[in-house]
Amino acid sequence: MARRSDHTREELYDLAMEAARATVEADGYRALTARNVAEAIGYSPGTLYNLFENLDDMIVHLNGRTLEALHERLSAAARTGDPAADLMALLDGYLGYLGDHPNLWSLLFDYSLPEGRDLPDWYVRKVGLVMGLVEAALAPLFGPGESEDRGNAARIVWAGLHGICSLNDTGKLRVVATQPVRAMAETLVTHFVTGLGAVRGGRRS
Amino acid sequence: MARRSDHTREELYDLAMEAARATVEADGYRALTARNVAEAIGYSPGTLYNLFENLDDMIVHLNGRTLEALHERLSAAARTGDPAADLMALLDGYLGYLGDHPNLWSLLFDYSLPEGRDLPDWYVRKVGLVMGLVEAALAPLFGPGESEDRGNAARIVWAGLHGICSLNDTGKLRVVATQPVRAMAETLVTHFVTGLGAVRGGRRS
DNA sequence: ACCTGAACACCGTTCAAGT
DNA sequence: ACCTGAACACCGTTCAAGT
Repeated sequence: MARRSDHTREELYDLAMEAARATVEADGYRALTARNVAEAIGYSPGTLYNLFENLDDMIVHLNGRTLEALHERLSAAARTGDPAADLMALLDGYLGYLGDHPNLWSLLFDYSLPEGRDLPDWYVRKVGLVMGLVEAALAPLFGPGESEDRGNAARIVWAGLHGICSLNDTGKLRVVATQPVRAMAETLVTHFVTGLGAVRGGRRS
Repeated sequence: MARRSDHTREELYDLAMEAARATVEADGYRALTARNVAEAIGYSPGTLYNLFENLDDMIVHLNGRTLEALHERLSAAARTGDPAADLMALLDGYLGYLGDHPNLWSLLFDYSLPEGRDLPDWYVRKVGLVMGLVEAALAPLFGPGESEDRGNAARIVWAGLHGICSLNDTGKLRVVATQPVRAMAETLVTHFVTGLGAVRGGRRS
């Protein structure tokens, strides 16, 4: 019944996040309950409610960590200066992460906040870091004063690639026989870069 | 207590589907519970379990109906014979449906079956119907013996467009300022069609 | 100040019992 | 054959009571 100084608030937060991650990874997002996490860290469910606003908030924090892990993995992708090749390197990182952590990936992208709630600013900033890597891959195609165009192009191709992976993963793309997801992604990337080059070549001339 | 011959099995199925649809539409997918649906149709929760295997199965059936409604809406899109224009018409239908039925759309795409379970064949076939509309829009770019290439291209562009709408809707694309979703989609479509034309023009010559 | 544990209002699912 | 309603094993969340 009482105060326990076993752990600081920060330690407790880390314990909870790590327990949540392990639970999702092992048993899927349906197993992510306040009671499961509380038991795993040896505290009562109520304790989680002075670390997180509620379970949705806990999930957003966990997804924030997943986003960081994804960013770290994508940061390791090789950069050659060729936009299409660099995009494919990012895609391979993305697919690698998805293959290694399917349940975390599923929670990251399939989970959506209830109706009115928006993602917090710190979360949007983490998304921006990932998007920055895509922008860097596209950079050779844009001039120094065209950061807005570059940003939009990055969002479009990132969302497109994500759509292919997402629909494929949930089986919503598998109509009769299908190309492997990597081949579809490669087609999207090459055509997008070609189209981008055509428009931008014309604009420059 | 007893058998009630108030409704046939088919009527009961329709009642349940309609109640489920109305619940999701009004209060979001989190309100879709067996007890809510049962109460809405005036039966006990147990009755739902001889119509559906479980709640996941009920959701898949509801999503099947949503897919049909989406297909109907997209079928009404104008066809001009210009691939990019026809793709944009399909996109406008898609965005229109999303705007009118955000909660059904969210259940259709954000919901994923638990780990091992696959979508049933009849559901995959409904996905195929929608994909057929995308294939038809792309048809002018392909010869009669190239249905496999056409099918792959359709899946890629459909998934790409979906990715843009999906990430945009859940706020996972909104980094600082962003183009409206329709403009991003248009860029994807035009670049994809340009790239497709470049490759295929080369192949034909 | 922090944590507990019981409580409240819910869940999905099953199944003996009834007609 | 179908439907009920109670039961089981869970949920998220709150909060008085304890240290």
